[in-house]
Amino acid sequence: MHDRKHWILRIVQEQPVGNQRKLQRELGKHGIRVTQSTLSRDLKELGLVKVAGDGGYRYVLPDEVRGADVLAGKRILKEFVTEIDHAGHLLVVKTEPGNAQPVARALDRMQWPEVVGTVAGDDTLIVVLRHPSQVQPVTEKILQMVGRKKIA
Amino acid sequence: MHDRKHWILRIVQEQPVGNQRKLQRELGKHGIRVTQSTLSRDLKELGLVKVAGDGGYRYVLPDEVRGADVLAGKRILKEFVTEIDHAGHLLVVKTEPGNAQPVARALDRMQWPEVVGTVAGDDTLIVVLRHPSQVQPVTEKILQMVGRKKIA
DNA sequence: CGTTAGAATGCATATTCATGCACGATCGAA
DNA sequence: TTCGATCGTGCATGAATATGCATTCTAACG
Repeated sequence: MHDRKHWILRIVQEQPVGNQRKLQRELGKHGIRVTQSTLSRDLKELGLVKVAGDGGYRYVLPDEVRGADVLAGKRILKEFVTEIDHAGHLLVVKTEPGNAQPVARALDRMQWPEVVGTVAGDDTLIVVLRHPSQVQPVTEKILQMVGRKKIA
Repeated sequence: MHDRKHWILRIVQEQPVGNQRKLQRELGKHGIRVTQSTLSRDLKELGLVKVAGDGGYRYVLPDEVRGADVLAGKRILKEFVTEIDHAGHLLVVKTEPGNAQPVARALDRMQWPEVVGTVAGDDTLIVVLRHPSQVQPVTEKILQMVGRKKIA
């Protein structure tokens, strides 16, 4: 039984597993036969969670959860960003009231190299860039994701 | 609709929500009526995941750890700071998710002369220094307190 | 051995979740 | 304004997941 959990962790890390049935099949390839019921309990015990990403879902370890969905991030930007401005090497992004936080998280998750970090208030967030010269490209990149509605 | 997502994030952080039906009811208390279908989609977009804990399940932000205890300043830094970077005369300090606020307070209390002020978001805070030249020494000072764990 | 308490698992099913489809609202372009 | 494209949503329903209960396995003990 320890074996099984061991395999579960391994399989889940090696390939995207979107549901328990698939996990069940994969385990089968290793000669391990179990029912979905047991897997449900195993996953619960292992603390694995199903996260959205790439359109579909996938089970991951809590640690991996971070980078798991750039796509959802894009949607969030599209959803909440209303305006972009800048000053020096800072980008000032305005959002729908109360949503600066999610947008900041979304940007963080993208892990862009030019971005040093973000700080979010209620409807405004500041994106700190490494150099003023990156203001244009990054703004561009964000606008792209937002859908080029030319905002600001 | 933006309102709804805003509330979802808030509700989910304030109390344990184990399933979408409950979330639906909670939203109802705020005058927001939606179907489970929509919530399923919202949760997907917001990147919330259902994790096991306390016997039951609960929706959480992927990186929720939130443990804002009252620790001594130095201890707080040691506890929550994960990374330090800079740009211009700004220091960008990354912390464990949700703990930028306490860290910022801790730094404020230290009343360092080089520090003009701080602004904290969720997991990032910006420390405004008087001069770019103070970036090195201050970073150094913080690293010292944090325990010199390589960090960024 | 036989007995037994507890853990692990399956089975059947209730519960919860995701999504194809359709329709009304919204936004832009002509 | 009118048309077309897109978006947001509910509805209905199939897919996926969780769980109560019964059964089987395991290990410890007399």
